[in-house]
Amino acid sequence: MTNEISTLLDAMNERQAARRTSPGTVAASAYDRIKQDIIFGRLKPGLKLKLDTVRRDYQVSISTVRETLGRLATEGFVLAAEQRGFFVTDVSEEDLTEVANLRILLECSALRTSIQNGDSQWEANLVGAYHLLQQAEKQMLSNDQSQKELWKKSDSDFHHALIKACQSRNLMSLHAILFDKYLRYQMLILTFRGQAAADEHKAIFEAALIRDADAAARHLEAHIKNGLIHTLEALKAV
Amino acid sequence: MTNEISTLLDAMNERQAARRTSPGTVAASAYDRIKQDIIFGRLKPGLKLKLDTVRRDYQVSISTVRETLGRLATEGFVLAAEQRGFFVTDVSEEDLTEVANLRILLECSALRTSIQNGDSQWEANLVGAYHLLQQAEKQMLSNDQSQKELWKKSDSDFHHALIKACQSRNLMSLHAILFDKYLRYQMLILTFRGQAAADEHKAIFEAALIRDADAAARHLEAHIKNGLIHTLEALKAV
DNA sequence: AGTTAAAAAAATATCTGATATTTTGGATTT
DNA sequence: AAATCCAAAATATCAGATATTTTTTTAACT
Repeated sequence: MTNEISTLLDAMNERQAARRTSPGTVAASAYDRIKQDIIFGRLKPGLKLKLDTVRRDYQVSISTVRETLGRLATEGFVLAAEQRGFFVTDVSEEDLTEVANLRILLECSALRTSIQNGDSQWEANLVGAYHLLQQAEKQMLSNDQSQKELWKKSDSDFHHALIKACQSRNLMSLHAILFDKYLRYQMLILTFRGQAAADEHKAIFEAALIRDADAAARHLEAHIKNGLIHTLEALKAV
Repeated sequence: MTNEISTLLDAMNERQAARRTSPGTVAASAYDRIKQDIIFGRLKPGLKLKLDTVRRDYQVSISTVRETLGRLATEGFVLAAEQRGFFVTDVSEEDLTEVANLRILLECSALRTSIQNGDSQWEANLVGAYHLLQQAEKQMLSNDQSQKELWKKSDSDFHHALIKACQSRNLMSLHAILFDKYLRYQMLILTFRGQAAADEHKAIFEAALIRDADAAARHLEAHIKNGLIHTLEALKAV
């Protein structure tokens, strides 16, 4: 085999490798991986994201790195400082408070609409999501905290299922970003709120099922507020 | 002068030209220009944005085009269809309704906080913004509709001034995007709501100044709802 | 004539390498 | 200790090459 061809094959394998983690384009995969690394704290707040370093670490070209970081900057996970490069967005108590309050505003409103409009398909999906959440919570409570990412995924899925029938794509996509930002803070502090959070989830779930929008929204607001207090507390210690 | 040098100078001039419209990087300028062109309807909904065409029209490289369109896609002004390129986001009655409802939700909440927290600097800024808005409205009402962009700018500034003291950067930046999306629909229909809108602005302004949060929020909600009805009506005709 | 299949053309996604500017980090000097 | 200046590093941008995909055109068949 000539040198040229083996080089070419290497390039193809690398591309395949970059694509492996998630389907779609190389850029989409890099986007997912970097975003997850920020959310789960593997890329620390404030860290400078040098183009060349990122290129090496994620095995993509500079152009793709720029495209990806620019996109993450628009969503707020990365800070793009003109002429000075990219940084992982900093965390602060103020920012966390803002995000939590926005979540309350958007998620409670969406929940009300969802409860009003949700059909039996919505219900079924919600029941399923709650079931998985319960299992994950049980596991976490029994001190098997090995699968934190899985637990957080089920939490995210549950909240998403609650508002799925709100009939506003715009609201859903804003909420998804907010949820991820909030999630990042939770991952940062590494502590589990335990039974209290599980109880709150139960209350929200049951109120949603009997279509009591006021109660559901009330429980949801309390849930987020309690989470905020807990996270703020733990954040100070960090 | 040798050929190489003159070519080089040409390139520099072009770069300068691209930068002229707004300060900052070439990419930032391209972003601004394309976004304005979408909002003001010079790039029609659904239009395919071929990379090469955009590159020619805005005098930037393909990489920069991709970076820019990707960012606009994240904000929702452009649709990025994997492997099939970029398109100007379509308009629809559902989308407009969603955007208007989100504006009500976010802007009314922000207005309440703003009224609660605003200091005299906030008041002063608001008075100034309202003054400019009044002038622009007077001009529009007297059938001198030559400066539509200016009028819209003063409208935007006024709404921005209202919520400036809400103490949430996150909320403000989400609101800014929503406002631009809403603005796009208004530009699309090309009709002016006139005295009614001016009256509503006045009511919001006065309620805000006397710190009557409930009244201000009520007027603001009515203002957006009326605008929505008017815009939906006109949109059907398009 | 209308549908399907194959071939050609166009467009996207990605990478490499080059250049011009800016920013940054030291060294030197005051 | 502060200010200044220079070299090295990093960013911003562009052009051109290649591989894949999508779209369009042409050809073939029923």
